[in-house]
Amino acid sequence: MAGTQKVDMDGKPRAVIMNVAMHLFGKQGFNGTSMRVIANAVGLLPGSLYAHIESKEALLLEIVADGIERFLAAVEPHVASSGNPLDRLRKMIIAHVEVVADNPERSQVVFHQWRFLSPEYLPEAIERRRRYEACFVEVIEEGVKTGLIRSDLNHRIAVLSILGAMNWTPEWFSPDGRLSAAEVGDLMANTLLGGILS
Amino acid sequence: MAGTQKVDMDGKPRAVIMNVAMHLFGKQGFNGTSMRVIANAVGLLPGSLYAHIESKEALLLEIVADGIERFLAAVEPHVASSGNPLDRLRKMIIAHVEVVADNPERSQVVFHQWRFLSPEYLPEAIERRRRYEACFVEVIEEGVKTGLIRSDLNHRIAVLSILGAMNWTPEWFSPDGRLSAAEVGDLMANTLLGGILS
DNA sequence: CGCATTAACAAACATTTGTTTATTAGCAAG
DNA sequence: CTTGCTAATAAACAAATGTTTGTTAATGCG
Repeated sequence: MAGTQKVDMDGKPRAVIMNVAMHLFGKQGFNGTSMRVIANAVGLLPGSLYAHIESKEALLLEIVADGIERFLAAVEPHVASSGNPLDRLRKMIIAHVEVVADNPERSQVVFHQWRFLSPEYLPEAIERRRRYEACFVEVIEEGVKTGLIRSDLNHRIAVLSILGAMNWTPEWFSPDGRLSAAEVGDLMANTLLGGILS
Repeated sequence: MAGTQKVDMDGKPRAVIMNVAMHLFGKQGFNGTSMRVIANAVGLLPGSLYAHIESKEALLLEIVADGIERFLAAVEPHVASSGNPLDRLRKMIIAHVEVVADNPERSQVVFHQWRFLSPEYLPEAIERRRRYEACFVEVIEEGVKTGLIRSDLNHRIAVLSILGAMNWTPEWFSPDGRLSAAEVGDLMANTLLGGILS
């Protein structure tokens, strides 16, 4: 009786479908997830999905767009806020990890499955990703100008290292673990900002 | 006439097929790459591939196994070598980036497509990944014991941050860029080991 | 040449893919 | 009760999937 369990359809069924698709896309990938397994997980027949959604790609598009928006919404407020750049950067890292931890599967879709958007929607997704990176570049450069951050290192490499470390978190973070998302984010900030040297 | 160009079949055709599949798997994903597009890229008809390979999954298995082995071969020598842990860790980071840069697509397969191995081969792949992580854990813990590395930070988080930063490199590294792989690795080591504080 | 071997082809295979259609059950409002 | 609407079903669609088959062209060796 595996995989035959229904999902409570309280609330708009479109949201239920989106949610199920999000988890499956995150775990099996977009191309590794058929409409039939989505339907089965929701508790519907394949064709019935199309009463609520337009297409498989529309699902992906909405998940990706909404997902990126959540990261931006969590991080952008700290970019231009008051306080010194270092504290702000720490807050951004924590915020990022919190968004990841809130839903690792969604994060995986945002980080990896956006490639499978059709050329029509790709540029917008890429632009939003660029905007996200720009947030970190901006704060780091401000930190360099104010003398809080080393000026002898390659900023681009530093930003990409930080982003990489953060984007890897859905790969290992467990909501059942000992550390909360905020704690993990704080510890990551310790490593990334202060380094590991004693 | 797009996609009809043949590939020079010098050398064993199996290696050519593997190489083509590796690049496509890395860019489009395992499930996003059909045997037909592989065949077309190689310059063969779909069925002809099976004179040289056993199955699509056999391709993936070999690419993943061989790929992980390259990372291990590059990094493991530094784990138990002489020299202080910090220098060794730096060398490991550089070695890792060099393997990524040598073939970013292969790295993407190693990092992301191993999920699509069948349950039969999954455990071995996971075990090899674990072994790889263990290399970094070992050196870092030695660094802590010898007092070279801060003991006030979470080692696991530190290792995962470093691994995350490194595993993100295939996402942005370009062989045509200004920096060589070794230079990028060195700069990343600066950031990850020393932090960004001034 | 004659013969075995190799590797390619052309064609088909059974399934699975995303999606559409025609139809039916459930239910609220007049 | 009847009407109208929503959302599900059952069934089918064309296309694409990984793979197998029977056959043919090319190659090396006695």
